[in-house]
Amino acid sequence: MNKVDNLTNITNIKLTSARKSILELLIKSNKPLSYEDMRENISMDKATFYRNITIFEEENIISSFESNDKKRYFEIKRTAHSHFICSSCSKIECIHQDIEIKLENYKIDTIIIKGLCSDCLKN
Amino acid sequence: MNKVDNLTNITNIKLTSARKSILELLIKSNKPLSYEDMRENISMDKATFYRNITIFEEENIISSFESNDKKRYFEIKRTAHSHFICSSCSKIECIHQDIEIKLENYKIDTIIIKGLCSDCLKN
DNA sequence: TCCTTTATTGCAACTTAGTTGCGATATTTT
DNA sequence: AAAATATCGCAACTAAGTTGCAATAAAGGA
Repeated sequence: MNKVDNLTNITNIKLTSARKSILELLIKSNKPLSYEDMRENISMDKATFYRNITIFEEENIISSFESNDKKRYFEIKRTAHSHFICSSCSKIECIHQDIEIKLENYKIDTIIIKGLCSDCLKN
Repeated sequence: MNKVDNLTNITNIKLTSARKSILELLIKSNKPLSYEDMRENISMDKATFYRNITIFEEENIISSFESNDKKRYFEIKRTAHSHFICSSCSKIECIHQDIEIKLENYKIDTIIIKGLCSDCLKN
């Protein structure tokens, strides 16, 4: 499991306390988080949050995607994996499963699967 | 290729001229369209547009997904297929290729692949 | 046909995730 | 310690999508 401080080694950005608190939350989490998910636990303006998120993405420390609920979800870049988004309850799950897709001359970064999760399928 | 008028047979909604113009555009297109893509060619308020879009989705005539640019894209439900979204130029392409994913107790509706398209990969 | 009921529409005001300008504060450089 | 630079908070803004409401259109019945 990565530690926040180790990130200073692999990047050239300053690790302010604001940035540290964002990264700590993302590292602890086992699923992608939105700004709303994190706002209570990070004491900073949303402008600061999004500006730092932009920097993290430029530095390839995090990745993001848009979900069903029109929000962006962020996560630390670790091992590559896919995401499942439930169209009913909007829950997001990480899918660690190899998916084979051949697309000539395309670079695939991430795969998002949408549908109904097991909970919603029951009802 | 479906014709708009045929849709009266398979659904129980009234086919007003507003609805007709939305469906005609979607049927003609070979890729998903956003409201912005369509606004010039449909003469209706955006409230009317989105209300009809909601009805179409309830009636299972169209499907939609959110793209990189924070907009929703709509398309007529025909044969199932996946979508590729370029994270650089935001271009959307339909991928007609069988993708095998096994998820027990999950219902998979659609798969979105994100990455770099061939055009953006060159630069 | 006229009257009543119901569905659809346009307008304007609103909601909300995310962005931007700018001045204030903190950090680094000299 | 002063000057240059990076980061921050605040407030105002942007834009996709939503909602309330009144106006119009369409459907159904007597």
